[in-house]
Amino acid sequence: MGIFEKKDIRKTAFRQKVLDVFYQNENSITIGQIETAIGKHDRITLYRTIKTFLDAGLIHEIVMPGDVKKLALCNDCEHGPNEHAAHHQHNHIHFHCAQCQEVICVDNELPNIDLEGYQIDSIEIQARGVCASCL
Amino acid sequence: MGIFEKKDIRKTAFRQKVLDVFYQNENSITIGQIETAIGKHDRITLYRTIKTFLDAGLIHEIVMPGDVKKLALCNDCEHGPNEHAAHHQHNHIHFHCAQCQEVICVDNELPNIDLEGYQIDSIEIQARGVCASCL
DNA sequence: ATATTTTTGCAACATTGTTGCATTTTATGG
DNA sequence: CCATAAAATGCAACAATGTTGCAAAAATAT
Repeated sequence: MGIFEKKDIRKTAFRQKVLDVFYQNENSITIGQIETAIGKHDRITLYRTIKTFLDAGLIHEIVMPGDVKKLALCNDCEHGPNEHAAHHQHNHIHFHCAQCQEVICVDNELPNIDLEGYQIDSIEIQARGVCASCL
Repeated sequence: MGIFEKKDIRKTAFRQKVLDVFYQNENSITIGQIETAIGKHDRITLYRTIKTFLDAGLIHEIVMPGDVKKLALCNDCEHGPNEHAAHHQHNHIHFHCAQCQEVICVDNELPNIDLEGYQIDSIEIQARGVCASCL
């Protein structure tokens, strides 16, 4: 059973191409990287494809401090099929390496955070530093 | 001694107006809110003013999941004058209230996070839920 | 194979942000 | 206070990123 069937997304040549770019990159990628990789395809279609993937929970969006925006495959994310990407729960920390500039999803137990008087539904953590490969 | 002198930023009518918008809003605001508040001023100047404020450490930028981008005054941030906004250290958590949609800087001790093999220089935490006022 | 639904591509547009340059404003120093 | 230097402003033009409506094409279902 392929990823398309599992997530109820139609399998098209274009979408397979986009998905391949994700598989070919270990860490998260930018929309620009996808555009370069798939060649002279229509930008609109790509944006819609990404939205479809996001809605299906196939990928997730990472917004790092400094307006670094990336996309990454969801491997271990807890999500239902209709959950909006913005409220998507991750069991990992998004790590931005200052050296190789990669944004990496590091599997890690999220710390328990309690804010007096606040009801916390989800938490996102972004870290910056030097990644394991660059150290 | 005013905030301009302290941060070595020139005091102009325009900048005072922009700063007032920050003071008039308890929590973080969007560039759009500032544009509306200050009236028909030049957008370019506003962008440059914001950049100046960011560089001076007067305000900081908050990027929340779902492309919510906000600006907030820095009250308790640890930063030097030349430190870039992206690497700005906060002692608070950015909290997005799902009800009032405000993005609030909640003063809180940041949890100690240790990632095996990674060198962590800074951490940003975003939480989502219901804020104290809305509960 | 045909009908239905979804995806794609095009054109046009909207938003957000940037750069260069001339002008104005603010601060500085006699 | 006036001249000068430095910085901020406003304009025009541009660039990047993302969206909408609609017709054509492709994929799925009958």
